[in-house]
Amino acid sequence: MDTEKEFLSTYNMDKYERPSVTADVVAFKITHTDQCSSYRHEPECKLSILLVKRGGHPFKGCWALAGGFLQKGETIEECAVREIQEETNITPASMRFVGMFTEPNRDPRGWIISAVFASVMREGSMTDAVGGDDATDAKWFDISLDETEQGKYSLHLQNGDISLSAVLKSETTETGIHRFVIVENNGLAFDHASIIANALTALRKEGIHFQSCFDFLPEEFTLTQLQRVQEILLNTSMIPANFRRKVADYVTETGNHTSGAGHRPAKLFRKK
Amino acid sequence: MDTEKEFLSTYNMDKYERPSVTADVVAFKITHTDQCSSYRHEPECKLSILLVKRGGHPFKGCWALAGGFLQKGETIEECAVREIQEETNITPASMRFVGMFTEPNRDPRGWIISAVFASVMREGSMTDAVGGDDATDAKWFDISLDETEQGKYSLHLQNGDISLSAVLKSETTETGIHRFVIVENNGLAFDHASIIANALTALRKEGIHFQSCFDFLPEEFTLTQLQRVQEILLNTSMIPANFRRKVADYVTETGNHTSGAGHRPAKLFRKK
DNA sequence: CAAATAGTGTCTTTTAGACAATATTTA
DNA sequence: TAAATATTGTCTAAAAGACACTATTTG
Repeated sequence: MDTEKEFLSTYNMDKYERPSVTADVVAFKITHTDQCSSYRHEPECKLSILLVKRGGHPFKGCWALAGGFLQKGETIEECAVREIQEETNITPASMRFVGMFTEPNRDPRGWIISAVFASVMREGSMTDAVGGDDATDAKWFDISLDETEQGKYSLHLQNGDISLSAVLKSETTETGIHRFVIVENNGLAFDHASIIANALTALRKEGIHFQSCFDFLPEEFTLTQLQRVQEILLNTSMIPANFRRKVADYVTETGNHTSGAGHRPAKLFRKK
Repeated sequence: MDTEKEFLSTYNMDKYERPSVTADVVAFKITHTDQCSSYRHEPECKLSILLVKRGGHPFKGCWALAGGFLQKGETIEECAVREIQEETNITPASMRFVGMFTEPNRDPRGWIISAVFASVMREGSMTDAVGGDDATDAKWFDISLDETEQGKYSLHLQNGDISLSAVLKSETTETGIHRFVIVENNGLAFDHASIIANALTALRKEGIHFQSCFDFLPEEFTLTQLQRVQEILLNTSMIPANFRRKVADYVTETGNHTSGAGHRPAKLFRKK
C-alpha cells in the first residue's frame, strides 16, 4: 500500500511534461563618463546594464540578457552566478531575485520559464573588455526608465550609436502581483524589456535603504560616492548634509582618506 | 546557416534534463478565538497557515504546504492560485511571490524545484471545513516565529493537539541572498519549515506599510480591525491614536458604521 | 588665490510616540 | 450606569529637509 502510493507520486511526476528552466541575469554597474571640463571635476556617472547580441534565431540581431539553462546539481542562484561569470569573467558583488517569468508563449523555441536575478557589479572589479570564453558580442548599455504618464513607462538603452527602447505599462493582477507589460519594443529579445523594467524597479526599492548602493562601490568609499550611486539609481538628488546624516547609521569610518584630487581629502567609509 | 543555428538552439534545449517545477503556497489567514469572557470583548485573533497531511511516502504523516506541478499553458501564478483553490475552494485575496527553492536534494523523489507564494485569505471568505475536491486532510495551524537568539529562530505550528516545530538559522549568502536554514525539524515535510519562515518574513515586510494587512479583512473594516491585523502579523503593539494617524493616508471612509457591539459604533473604512 | 569638493551647524517642518480626555453604545 | 471600544487632542521627541558656513587641497 505504501509503496503503491510512493509509486503513484513518482508516476505523476513523469506523467507531466516539464519546462526548461533558465536563470536570466540583469547585471548592473555604474559607468564613469571621463570627459570632464576640469581635472578637479568629479566624473559623470551613469547606470548601465549588460546585454548580449543574439547571433541566431529567434530574435537574431536583437539584444538579450545573459542567461542559460539550469543544470542538474546546482541551485538557481548558482546557475545565475555561473552564467554572469561566463559572460563577464567577474563575480558580481550581489545577486537579488527579481521574479519568475513564465508566460507560456514567451519563447518561440518552446516551453521555457525564467528565474530572473538583478546583479550588481562592483566598481573596479570590471575589465573594459567584456565577453567571456565564448566570443559573444556583449556590451554595457546606459539605462533609463521614466514614467511618462500615469502607469506608463519608457525604457531607453544606449551604447554609442546603438539605441534600444520600449514602452511598458505597469499592471497589477487581481491577486496583487505587479508586472510591466510590453506595449512597444525596439531591439530587445523575448520579454526582456519587461524583465529589465522589473529588475530596475526591484533594485531601486533596495536602494532606498542603501542595501544595493554599497554593492556598486569598492570596499572603501567616500560618502559623496555613495550619494552619487543612490542618486543615479533612484534618479533623485539630495542635499549632502542631509544625506550624510541619513546614511550615518549604515557606515563606519576606516581612518583612511582620499588624496590628490585637487580639493579637500575625503574620509573613506565602509559598510557597517 | 540561419536555420542551422536555429536548430542548434532547439537541440541544446532538449539536450539538458529538465526539472519538475511546482508552485507551493503558504496560505495565511486570521483565526478568531471565540472564547470571550464578555459579549462586549473583541475576540482574540491568531495568525494561521494551511497545511496538508501527507498520506504517502516520502514524509508520510508529516504536514506539508499545498502545491502541485506547473502544467503546460499556465503561468506559475495561475498554477499557485489553482492549487490553493483546489485545496480550499476559495480564491485568495492576494498572492505574493516569496522565492525559488531549488536545492538539488530537497525532494527525495527527484529533481523538483519550487516557486513559493504567500497567499492571504480574506476574513469571511472562509468556510470552516477545508479540504477540496480530493478528501485530503488539510488543517489551519496557528503560527509563531520568534528570534530566540541572534540569527536563530523558533517556528511553532499548533492545531489543537497537533504541534509542529522547527529551529532555523537566518543565513545570507556571499551575494546577499537571504535564506532560513533548517537546524531542527519536527513534523514538517521536505524543506517546508524553511519555506514557511521565508514566507512569513516576506509577508511581515509587506505588512509594515499595510499592503498585506488589507487582504486579511473584508472590503469594509474598522481601524481597530486593521490595527489588530498588523499587530498580529508583525507581533507588535501600538497606541491606537498613533496607529490611526499613520494609516490615515492609506484608507478612506465609506460612511458606514458598525452596530450592535455593546459599545460606540466604529466608522467603516476602505483601502485607498 | 581660485576652483572644487568635504564636512559642520542650525533652523524649520514633518513624523512618530506617549498619554490624557471625550464620545457612544448595549445589557 | 458600568463596561467596553471609538475617536480626538496635545505635548514631546526624533527624523527629514533647506541653507548657510567653514575646511582643505592643488594648479
